[in-house]
Amino acid sequence: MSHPVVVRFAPSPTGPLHIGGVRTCLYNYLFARQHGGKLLFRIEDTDSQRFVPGAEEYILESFKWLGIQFDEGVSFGGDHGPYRQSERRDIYKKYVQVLLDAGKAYYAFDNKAELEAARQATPNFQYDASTRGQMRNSLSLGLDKAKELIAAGEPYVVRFLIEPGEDVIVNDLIRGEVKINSTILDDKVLYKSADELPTYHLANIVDDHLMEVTHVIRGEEWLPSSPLHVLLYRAFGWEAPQFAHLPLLLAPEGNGKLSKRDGDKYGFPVFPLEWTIRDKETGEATGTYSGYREEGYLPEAVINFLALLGWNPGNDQDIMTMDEMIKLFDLSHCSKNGAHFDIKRLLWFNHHYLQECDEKILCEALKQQVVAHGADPKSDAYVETVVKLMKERINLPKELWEQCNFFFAAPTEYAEKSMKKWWKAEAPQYVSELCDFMEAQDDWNGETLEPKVMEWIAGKGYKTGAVMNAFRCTLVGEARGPQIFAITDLLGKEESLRRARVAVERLG
RNA sequence: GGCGCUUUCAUCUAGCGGUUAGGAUACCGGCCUCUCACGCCGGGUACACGGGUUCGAGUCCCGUAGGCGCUACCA
Repeated sequence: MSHPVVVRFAPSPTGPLHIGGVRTCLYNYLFARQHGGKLLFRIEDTDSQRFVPGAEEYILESFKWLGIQFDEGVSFGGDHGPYRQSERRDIYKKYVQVLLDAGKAYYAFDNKAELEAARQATPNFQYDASTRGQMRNSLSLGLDKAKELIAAGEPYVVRFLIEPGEDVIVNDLIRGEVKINSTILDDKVLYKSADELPTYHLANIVDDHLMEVTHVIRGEEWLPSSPLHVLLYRAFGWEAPQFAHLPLLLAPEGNGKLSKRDGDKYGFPVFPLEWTIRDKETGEATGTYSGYREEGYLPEAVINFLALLGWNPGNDQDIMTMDEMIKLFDLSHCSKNGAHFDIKRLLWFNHHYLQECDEKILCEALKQQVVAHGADPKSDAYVETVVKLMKERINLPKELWEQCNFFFAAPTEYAEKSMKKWWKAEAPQYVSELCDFMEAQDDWNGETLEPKVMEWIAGKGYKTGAVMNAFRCTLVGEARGPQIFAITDLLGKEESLRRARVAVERLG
């Protein structure tokens, strides 16, 4: 390849960016960086009907959060602009005319009702060589008549003239040769006079050519239309880019690609950021889709997880930085089959990255949760100590409170299961005696207190587990939590002993 | 229905003619231990099916079945 690598991510702004789109863009990014090439960002808003305000900003913000940078495109600038297709009308018009003049496209006037009627009349109706003669177009009507109609203001579309009977070969970097016969292709609409905009297919080919895109890395849903794209490049006399069609992201169980509904169904986000759903007419907020960012997932975890959903580095490594992925990425190591989304695995990645992330993130999260539960966070230092002690047992920051609540509020109830196991008949006695012993100690410090307590337990002939766990239950409310003297250190002498004595009184 | 892609543990996957079919997550068990978690160690579970080709097939070919996608004046 003598040309510098240029790839692009080209979403249409019809709503929040799907997590599958994130992965597609990630692969484009990794590929571009590895080859020292460019990644461009184009907005494919050729469907004026489906435009959703805020979607473009949302997409940009998502990638900013994820750490994926573009080199050129909408909001980034560059020499091939504009990068929003709705601003390129004149360009498409010109190229549609080129096809028309070359006899490779034609005008068609069939309206919605007529097309519908044709579909009703003929099973598996397709607008192609076998049917176009019966339809209202410049081929059946004659060019003069067509021009007349256009001059009279009749709405029209431009269709691509497809010659039947040819095996069109698409060379896919992931799948190898894919062969589709042109007979099964229909004369795709390339342009509609109603909004003076092209459809995806035309705009896509024109833009990729003009923007000097060398590799088209996109979702598998485009594979069936890639022969059409090959034919379009040929009609223009342009060299087609290399194609790579990525497998789809599937729902966790069984069938279908991952959809926004699956988010509600399985209880995890399918969008990078939270999105407010608005009524199309009134703009009124009617609900939200949850986002990975707001749910407390770290971008590194999301990226790492997504990268491995359909690609593998060729070794056994699974924790990777972006730089490592850039080094190792390889389209030939992309799998061909769809990947079921496994949130448990993402959770594991998140746990991993949470251990090495800036603790301030967790401190802030915990502080908010403490306040939200009407408790006192005490001090930043206190919160930080708790976080250091507890972070290894969470997958998401929001689990902090349930793990750490006893550091901020005395137990109000005692878990039945723990009580059954550890609050035996002798428990009140153990705890009372332990309290008396600890009360008498001047130095309330885990490091010095622990050996003294252990010695005391041994001297009494008690079982360590029986005493310590009974004591733990009085402090925590159940048998869980970090090392017990770490808890008494933080709680302090007064509060620790108070909890113990309250429990003895309440539990008897 | 038509066309295309696809098929290795529950899930993500390694494998590119000869392997005890490997790793990760999840699950189970053990160790550590005052509990929980982390960590460490161990365990079970997979080549969709049927034909070929070959001395030999998870690996190549052909069928069948399943899964997915596309089949718009959407992308």
